[in-house]
Amino acid sequence: MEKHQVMLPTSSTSSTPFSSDFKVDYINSTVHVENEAIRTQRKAISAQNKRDKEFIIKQHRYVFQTKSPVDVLDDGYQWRKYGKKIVKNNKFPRSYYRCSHQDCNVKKQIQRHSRDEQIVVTTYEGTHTHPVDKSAESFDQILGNLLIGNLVCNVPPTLE
DNA sequence: CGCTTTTGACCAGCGC
DNA sequence: GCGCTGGTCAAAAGCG
Repeated sequence: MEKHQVMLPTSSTSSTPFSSDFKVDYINSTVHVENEAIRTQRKAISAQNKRDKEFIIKQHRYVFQTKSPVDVLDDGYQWRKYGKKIVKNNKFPRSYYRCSHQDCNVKKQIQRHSRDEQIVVTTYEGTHTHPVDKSAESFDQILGNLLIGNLVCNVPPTLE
């Protein structure tokens, strides 16, 4: 199957597709790890802790809008699908993926645009704790071919 | 045999 | 409290 590759930033690589200013923010931000303990203690989290947690999650959410015939862009990492959901106001299902690497809790959501089915909205959440699994094409090349809008940081995807 | 995908069920958050 | 919605779980099936 044809795949498109996208180079993504990791905590262990020096190159990122982002501007230098953004790169600094990215590396300095706190790694968010959501584990089972956090899930089970959700009810007990105070309002302040909840706000802090939401802030941390926002710091690690990156949204790409790409124009591609394929849903899953090959970013060099290995992903395992763990869910699929029909979401409101969108005729295409949203797919949920987790990084297959041990102890890496990076997640991504993939959904096609409701109005333009050529557009794929990919949302990354978290920071990879390991190097990229395999070499990927240069991000600039991918951007030239695929990216139709700006890289959106900390903003939820617009799907209407 | 081990890993991934599929898919219905379950759970939590939110608005009314 | 109830219903809706989004996100996750987990068992079964599929695949190399």
